[in-house]
Amino acid sequence: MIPVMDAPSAPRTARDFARIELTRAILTKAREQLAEVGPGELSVRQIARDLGMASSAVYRYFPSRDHLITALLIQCYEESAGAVETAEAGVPREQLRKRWVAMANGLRDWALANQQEYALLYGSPVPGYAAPEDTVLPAMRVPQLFLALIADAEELGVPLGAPSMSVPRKEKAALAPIAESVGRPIGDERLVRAMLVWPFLIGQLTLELFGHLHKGVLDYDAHFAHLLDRVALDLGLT
Amino acid sequence: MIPVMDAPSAPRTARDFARIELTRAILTKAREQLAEVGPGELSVRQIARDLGMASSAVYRYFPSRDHLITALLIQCYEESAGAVETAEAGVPREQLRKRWVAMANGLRDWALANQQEYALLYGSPVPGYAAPEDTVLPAMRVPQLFLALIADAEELGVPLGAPSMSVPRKEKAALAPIAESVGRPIGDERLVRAMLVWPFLIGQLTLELFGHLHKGVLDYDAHFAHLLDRVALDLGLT
DNA sequence: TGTACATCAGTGAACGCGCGTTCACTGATGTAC
DNA sequence: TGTACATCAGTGAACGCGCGTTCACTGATGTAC
Repeated sequence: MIPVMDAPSAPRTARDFARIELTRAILTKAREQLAEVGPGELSVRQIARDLGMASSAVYRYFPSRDHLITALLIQCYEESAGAVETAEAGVPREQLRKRWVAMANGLRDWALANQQEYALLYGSPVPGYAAPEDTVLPAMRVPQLFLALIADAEELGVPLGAPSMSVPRKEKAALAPIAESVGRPIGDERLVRAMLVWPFLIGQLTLELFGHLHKGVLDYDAHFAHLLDRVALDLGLT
Repeated sequence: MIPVMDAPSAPRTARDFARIELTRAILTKAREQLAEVGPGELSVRQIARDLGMASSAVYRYFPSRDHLITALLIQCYEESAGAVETAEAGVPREQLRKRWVAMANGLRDWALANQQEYALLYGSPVPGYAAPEDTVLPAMRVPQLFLALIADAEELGVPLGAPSMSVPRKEKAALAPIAESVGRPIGDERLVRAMLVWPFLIGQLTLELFGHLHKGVLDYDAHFAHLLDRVALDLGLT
């Protein structure tokens, strides 16, 4: 399905090798372009121009612009998840608060360093583009990492900090796929708390990156750091 | 600065009248187009075509496409704020929880009914467009309404539900402009809580509207309703 | 190892479409005397 | 009230640019005998 993966897994001939190299080169140039122009303005012709090849040649590697965008989407989802993983790798599993702060900052740092890529993932849908199923799994990786952190808190027996209330049947049913995706038992209340954290993170990054805190918040770093402390408190992470 | 307001406040001649009418007609058609194509695809030529006039004629009313987008931005900010106000108008001021739920649902309902407009306001920035200062005040209206609600809770002496922690000096300083914008005294802790609510709301709507809850959450309405209850609890709204 | 054929990469022109903005011009509306 | 002039709305052509995708073709690489 994904063009990148059409190539044989191991290059046997010079052609196979060149194909893999050029596919990578096209994707790389596409990423470079993304840093300047935004997902909707991605241009197959411009990429070809930058690589010094005919625009039609690109179609030997990606059957359409949409396939290119799909490849970029997947790459960015993976990359951001990698950034979060790297960030948490430096912290022992049981130091929940530190891990949370590291992970959230990992995501934010990646977003700040890759603003158009963030917009591609979490901003407005690209006009005329419908994401295929291939992107679903990669898209889940980052939220799954945060879910895992919260599930770890449950395993370690850490109580939630925020006030509790019962979770209605309807809501339990609505969250069934997510509850299952965690892969281990997690309490309803804690799961719902996790479902508050994810929109908070995306909302905060969206507001910051898209300029909505402009002239309202004077120190983005300090503010983000303090909000993380608050959320940690609510989640009972210490 | 805003073209719409260049017209004399009261139409004195047939020309003035026609100018006001056509300016409105252009904006209306732009809004209609926005429902179909997304902010980046807004086309001056298409608007002119729809109105049966030469594309160059539009420039008598809006000096550039950017001015048109600015007018749309302002209109949408005002409209969404109006939706929130209308929603809370039906609830007595002291019924804080009900007001909160009504306001949040008011915003969500507007967003669901005006998805491209939501993307214009809170999605990726429009490529090549830089929002002028004119948009800053209208952009503050919706968050200000939620701030006012939370300030009301303080006035009514309602305690916060979530666990408390001290607000560092740095963070106080960072939030100074917002604290001042409330127009009445508000405690630091409560202000910070408010600063958690806004990203949560935008994040939740962004995730829902841009398809990130697809196949994860099965009942968007029930889920949103429950999250609102949680946030109300944290804010101490009853 | 050498030849004949098949496969594939890459080219360059073309199709058919879009866009924002400018400009010289016409004809209608408004204004001052 | 009527005329002369100024103002402005709207036109249609043009400028200069962009895009995704297709297609017939060439020449190089790979494969089977």
